[in-house]
Amino acid sequence: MFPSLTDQQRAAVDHASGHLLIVAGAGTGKTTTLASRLAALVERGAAPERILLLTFSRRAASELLRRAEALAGHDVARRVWGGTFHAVGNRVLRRHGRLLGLDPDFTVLDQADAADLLALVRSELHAHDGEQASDRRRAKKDTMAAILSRVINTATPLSKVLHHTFPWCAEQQVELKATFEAYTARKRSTLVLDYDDLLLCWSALVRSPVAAPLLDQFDHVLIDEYQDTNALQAEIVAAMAGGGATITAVGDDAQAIYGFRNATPRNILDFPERFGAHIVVLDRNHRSTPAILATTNAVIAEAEHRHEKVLWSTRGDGPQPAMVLCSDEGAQSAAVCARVLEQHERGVALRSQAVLFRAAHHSDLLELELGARRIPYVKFGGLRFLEAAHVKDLVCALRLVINPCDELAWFRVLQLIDGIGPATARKLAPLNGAIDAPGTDELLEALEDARRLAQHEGPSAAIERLRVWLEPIIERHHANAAARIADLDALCIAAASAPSLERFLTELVLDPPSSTGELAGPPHLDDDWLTLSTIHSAKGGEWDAVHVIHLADGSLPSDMATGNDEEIEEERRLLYVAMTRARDRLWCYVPLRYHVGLGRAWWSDRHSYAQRSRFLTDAVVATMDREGDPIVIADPAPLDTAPLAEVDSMVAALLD
DNA sequence: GAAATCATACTTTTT
DNA sequence: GTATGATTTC
Repeated sequence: MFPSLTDQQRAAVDHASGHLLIVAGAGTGKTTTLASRLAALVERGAAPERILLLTFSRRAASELLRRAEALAGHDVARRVWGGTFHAVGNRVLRRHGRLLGLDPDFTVLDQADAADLLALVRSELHAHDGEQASDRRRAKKDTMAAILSRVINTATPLSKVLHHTFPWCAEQQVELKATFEAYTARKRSTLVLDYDDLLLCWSALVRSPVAAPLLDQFDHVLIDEYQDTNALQAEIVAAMAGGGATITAVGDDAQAIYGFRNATPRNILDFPERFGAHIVVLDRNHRSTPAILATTNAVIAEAEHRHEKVLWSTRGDGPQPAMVLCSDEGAQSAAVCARVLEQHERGVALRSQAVLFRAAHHSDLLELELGARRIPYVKFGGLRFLEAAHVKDLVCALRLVINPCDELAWFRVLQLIDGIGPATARKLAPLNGAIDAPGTDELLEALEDARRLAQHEGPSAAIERLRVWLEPIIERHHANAAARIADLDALCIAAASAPSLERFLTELVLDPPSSTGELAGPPHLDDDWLTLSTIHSAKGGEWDAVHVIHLADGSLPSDMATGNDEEIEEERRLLYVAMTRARDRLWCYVPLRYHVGLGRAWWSDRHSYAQRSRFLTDAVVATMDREGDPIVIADPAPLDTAPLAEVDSMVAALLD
């Protein structure tokens, strides 16, 4: 079995007793190894339904299971438990939450919902005080959510988190504590869980004495991307290990890029000692050419703290990566298109190429250019769909169909009605639908119909009914109503294949559509399209040709993430992850001038001069070719005439 | 007193 | 294009 494995990989696959840590550098065949190990475990007698596979995204889980299926057969892959920590937590809690006193029909809040609920309970606390001190000095709701999430995911007391990470909020500690307590109580009374609750309750469950039989549920736990797990997740893993499960963790500290989500590399560094685990290191890179590896090794060599690990290519020679200087962002877009098409003509399909960038909006201009040249593409990353106001409105209405106690959903939906604002909505929301206020009849009727339709005709029919209610409201509220209503139709279509409304909603929150248009289903599988992706969403992917754009200070590293050395190091690893996606060709684009500013008025012709990304040091650039525009743009020369004065004198002349 | 409307500011990455 | 704050309207 598994004839194609290397000795390193085979050691990881065959490891038989005790916990195992696989330190797998980029492109070293991690997925192959993990899938083979899964198949080998089954072959050696493990029951598939007693294997748990924890991955970082749904996509990673299904890819892994697909590979395992090829080795071990369909029946095995179908029975294995797989998904993200949050998705598995959800599943475990629906099934066994009663042991904790948790009603299994809870609703899951996303991050924005959690922030909204925090804002709501805080405003209530102040209404009681009668104290209307300005909100100006208070933490924003998103900040509150971030603080609480950090407290929970790192298991660190509030005072420490404030002092360390949010010092400007430290003086609000008392108020924050009260808000967080009220928030927790409100979540319980309205039957909702936020993302962190899924982990927290799962962790409580596996550690609780009442759940002893549950601990026996898994014999093997396989965890991918272990460098991106947090302290709370490590606690869950430890509890399962204590219950008798054997843990296999796979990861690479050089690719840790989720510190902002409270992941900590300590998990992977401490794993061997904490679990008494055997370690296997994979450092043979089967993905990239030696020339590309020389560049990526040079990038990561400059990282401050890291585990020395130099990757060796097993492949033959290839062309050097290139740094492409572009006079501005428009030139960058043109340069990308030109190289994409050139590769295409040489037989590299669009699907074998990707454009990667730090922030979702970095591809805006490029997308225009691709559209103009009729190059099809699919974009991954950026979460706009579920965040759009009209989509949230519909989703909240759907939540009410399932959980009439969901106060936050009432609060939001009621405000859509003419004449109802925050104050009235707050009064009505806790009544769970026993509402008798002017204008609410149509809403209640729609909800009642939807509830019946959901039971008898399925989720699509229920969504359709609420869409009918929502449509005139959207038309009144927004200028571009047609496009927004089309989004609701997409939801409707996507729900058609869902087994129930509950499942549809939960999966929407736990696994939101990752590409634009994913909801409508994969358009035409045989069509060829270019991949555009944020670097975060590109994790685990690989392409023959990779184009990394916006390699300028301020974009990568993002100037939102240069507050301390740790953040900057994470940005460096982000570049490393992006570059190591490439198999044969790698281009790094550096726009020297770009438009800055906010709002549309600025967008027209303000610009500023960019510095090449600080991570493209001389040592790195020495491993690369140079392409593109060699011109170094100096500061703009002052004009010798003053056009503005000419305009003024022209106007003055007309006024005579 | 509450809702609607207008004005202004900011926009990282994601379960 | 959204989120928040100030102002006007009901």
